[in-house]
Amino acid sequence: MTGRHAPRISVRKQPSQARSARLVAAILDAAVHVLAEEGAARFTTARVAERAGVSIGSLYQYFPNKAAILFRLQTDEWRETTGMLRDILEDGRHPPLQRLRRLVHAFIRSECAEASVRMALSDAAPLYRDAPEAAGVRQAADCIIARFMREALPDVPDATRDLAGELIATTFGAVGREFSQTPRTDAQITAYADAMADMFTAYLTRLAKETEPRP
Amino acid sequence: MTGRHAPRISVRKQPSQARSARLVAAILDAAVHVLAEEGAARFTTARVAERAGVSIGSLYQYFPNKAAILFRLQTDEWRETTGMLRDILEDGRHPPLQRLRRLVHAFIRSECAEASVRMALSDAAPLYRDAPEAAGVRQAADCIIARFMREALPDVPDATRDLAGELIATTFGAVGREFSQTPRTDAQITAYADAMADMFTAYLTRLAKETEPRP
DNA sequence: TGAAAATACGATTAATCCATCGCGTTTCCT
DNA sequence: AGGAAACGCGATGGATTAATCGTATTTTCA
Repeated sequence: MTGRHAPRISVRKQPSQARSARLVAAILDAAVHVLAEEGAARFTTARVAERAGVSIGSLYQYFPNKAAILFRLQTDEWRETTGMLRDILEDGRHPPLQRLRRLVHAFIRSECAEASVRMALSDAAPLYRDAPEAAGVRQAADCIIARFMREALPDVPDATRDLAGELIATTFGAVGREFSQTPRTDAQITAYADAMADMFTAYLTRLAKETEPRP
Repeated sequence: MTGRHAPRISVRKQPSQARSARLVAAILDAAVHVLAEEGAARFTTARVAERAGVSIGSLYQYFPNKAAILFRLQTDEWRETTGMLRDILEDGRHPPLQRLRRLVHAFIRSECAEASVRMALSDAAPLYRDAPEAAGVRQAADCIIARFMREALPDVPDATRDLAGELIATTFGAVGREFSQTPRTDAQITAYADAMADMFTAYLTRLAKETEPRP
């Protein structure tokens, strides 16, 4: 799981006919279900194929190995999250801190909504995280966050602001994952997201004030 | 890895003679090295036994299964961390927020010091985290943090304070783990820890102010 | 000292799983 | 139609691994 060998995770073949596109979709769908219902340890190519109603041979025509399936799921999820990030953080109708609060709520909520899949997917992370393709996946998200930070803290020095951005981004991901590991009620989720947003707000507000004291 | 079966992880036999105590120590030591050098995926009972210079049969006399070894390592580490938590947070010579800052630095630093072991151990978490014994491990730490929060925020309502405590504790662990996944220089570690402490400080200060506005 | 208890050993078993390969079937295109 | 390409199949090979069990060795203690 250390990925000492940096497995190649490219697509083996592009589905060109309609039936093979359906087949790939069925595999991905089955993969999600197997992860959610059986966990990362019992996530096997054979089980995925069976759940998808597809032969194991067909599975390997479109995915070079097991890790590729997991990587694909993770990538799709990241794309979705990045979309949410952009939609909320770049919505000019609200002030920055209010957007950040909305984002925290939306993110925590989505994280908890499919908790079992996410947990299994992160359990399986060692299988796909060292793939060479994995490096650039978070690029887009980092970029959006950096832009947001520049808007929210225009007068703060770059170094400080970048560090704050990294801290907030990391906190998002890591805490969200951790939090969703235990089942929560809707009220708990809301309260927790509010607390997290409060923390970010207090932090960013103070950074802004320290840089630009009232004249 | 979902632990559907909640494996029993108690000790199979207590080493009573000196040689068996040495044997157990050798196994634990070897386990750390195997984790650090080979990663969680290549962490096998056979490899651990070989590295320890002990037969596989002997290993199984003192550990009922592979997970038990990992659980033991995790438990030992938690005990250590809890000690650090107590030492720093209950040191009455400094004001609360200063203690918290010191703790953040110490924790991040220790997390980065043995990054490879910690990472491998958390990769292997699915194997031991569902053990029935795992539930109470964090108990002591939670208790210390709760006491600290009462001291730092004496006038804040319980619900708010508890939530803040949980948030900070979770942020600690999750962000520390995430941060240590990529190698860092000493300067980076210090800067990051400072930023994290700043965030906590801003948050707690604001909570205190909101509750007790100047009369 | 000598027997019983504790300890140490490692070949072996049983299970699991990833991935391939050769062959049959369907679709496409002219 | 009919050949070619794409697709689909699943038995099977090859490899790994967790854990056991019968036996040999060492320690204890009466």
